[in-house]
Amino acid sequence: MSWRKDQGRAERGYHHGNLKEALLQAALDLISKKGPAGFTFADAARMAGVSPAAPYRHFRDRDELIASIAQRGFEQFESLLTQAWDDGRPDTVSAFERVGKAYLAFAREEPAFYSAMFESGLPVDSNPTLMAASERAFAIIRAAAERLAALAPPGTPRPPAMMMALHIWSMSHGVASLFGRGDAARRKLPMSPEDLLEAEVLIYLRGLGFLTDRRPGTDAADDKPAGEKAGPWGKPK
Amino acid sequence: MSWRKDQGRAERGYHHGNLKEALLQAALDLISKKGPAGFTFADAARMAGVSPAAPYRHFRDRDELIASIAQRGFEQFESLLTQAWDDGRPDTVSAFERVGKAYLAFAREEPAFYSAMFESGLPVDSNPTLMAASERAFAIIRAAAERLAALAPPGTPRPPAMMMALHIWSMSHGVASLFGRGDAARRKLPMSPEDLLEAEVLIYLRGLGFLTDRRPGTDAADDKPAGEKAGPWGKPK
DNA sequence: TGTACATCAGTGAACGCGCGTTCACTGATGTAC
DNA sequence: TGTACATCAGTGAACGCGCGTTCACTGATGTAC
Repeated sequence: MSWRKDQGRAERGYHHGNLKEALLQAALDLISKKGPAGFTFADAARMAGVSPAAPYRHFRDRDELIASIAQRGFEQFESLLTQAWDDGRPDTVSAFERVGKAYLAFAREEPAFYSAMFESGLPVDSNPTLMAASERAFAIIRAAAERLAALAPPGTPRPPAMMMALHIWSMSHGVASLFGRGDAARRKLPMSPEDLLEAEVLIYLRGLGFLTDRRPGTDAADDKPAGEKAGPWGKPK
Repeated sequence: MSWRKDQGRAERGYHHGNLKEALLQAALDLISKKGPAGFTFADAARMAGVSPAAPYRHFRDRDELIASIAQRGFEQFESLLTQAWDDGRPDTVSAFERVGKAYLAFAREEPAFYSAMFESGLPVDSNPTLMAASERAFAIIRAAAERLAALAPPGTPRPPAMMMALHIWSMSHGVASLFGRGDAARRKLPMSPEDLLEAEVLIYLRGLGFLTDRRPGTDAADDKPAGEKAGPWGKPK
């Protein structure tokens, strides 16, 4: 690994060279260990092997660093969701499910980003840049919902995409923050969070009239044998 | 109001008389203002008009106080849910919806309790008393789900009640913690959190096959005129 | 290619602050006789 | 009813700590000529 981290002063010389990045990394480490509240500016500096005054060259204060992390989090989140959605390929429903799984994966694999974004208590609404990034991420879910809504069978009332998107978001967030977190506050569960969410979304979609007995158009993309797909809550015993 | 609070030393004498209670009250105030992380032991003491050493007569440390609050929170939560469920009267479906609303009402009206319970980061699993209280509250939702599952139309596979309960819980928590909080971190929404959750639950229940076009057995309990109930997502325009 | 100089990104010491926690103490309360 | 005494619930001063932030500073880097 050639990427330099945790290097002491001695081998580094006077200038760090990449302090801003190192501080963000350190903050992520700390947040994932101790939560957004447990993270301190001084700790981050120490971790980067730099004096406590050095961070002020790169961030106005602690809050700006956290906002910076949330910002990046939303960007990564957006790109992950975009990738998962893949413009609805190979079919809308299975792509939609993939988005739900990507949501959970992000919450689990990037707990620090996730809590900076959703649990740090920083008022997203009052920071325009952050707000925009947050909305771009949500827009993916919304766009997916839009495409899904267009699929409504004739005769069925077409549900508002905005509402669908908010529903999916709250389901995902609920499962993620109760059961899918990386830290100690996670609650135990008799099944995987992924399965729980998948079943939840499938039942929901069926409630909207998008699925009847089987999932239309999904089979080609699904790698499980057909026999195992009796219903949204797993194999029958 | 005869209940004495915020009284200074002068009018109180040497003994407080009700310090434990006063500290819990103060902590609730502080948590609802600044989040569970922002609350300090010293602050609570100050608020109760008492020296910083006094709290140690009643709580081993800060964490014990927070756990104490979470404990009470779960108890109040349980009693609220029990009341809302009302043993499934007048009918299972409408009672079930009432539980969802009660969930949101609790999160909104008792943000301090709610965040001590779900967002303070304290590991519920490792505190048996707390764990038990938490499970008693969840048991209400589970019992309600059980009754609902028993309603499954003949021919429909009967969904596992545990899973249903977890789904309902995560929906409620998702909506509550994204949109229904009392503090500044709440996100803006084009509709009320209550309506959002109600629609979500209804669509979900329909997905399970419990509702077809209209909600069976609900009309008697519902106070809205029948004409407004075209679908789970509100009045048609 | 060399040199003077501006700019930049760090240092390290210091500050004031509020925290959690401890300690010996003291005033109030309750109880045995 | 009075009194001695144990117990309880507070006090207030002190501690060590780590925090965020500021300051004048200095070493390294880049650039104009």
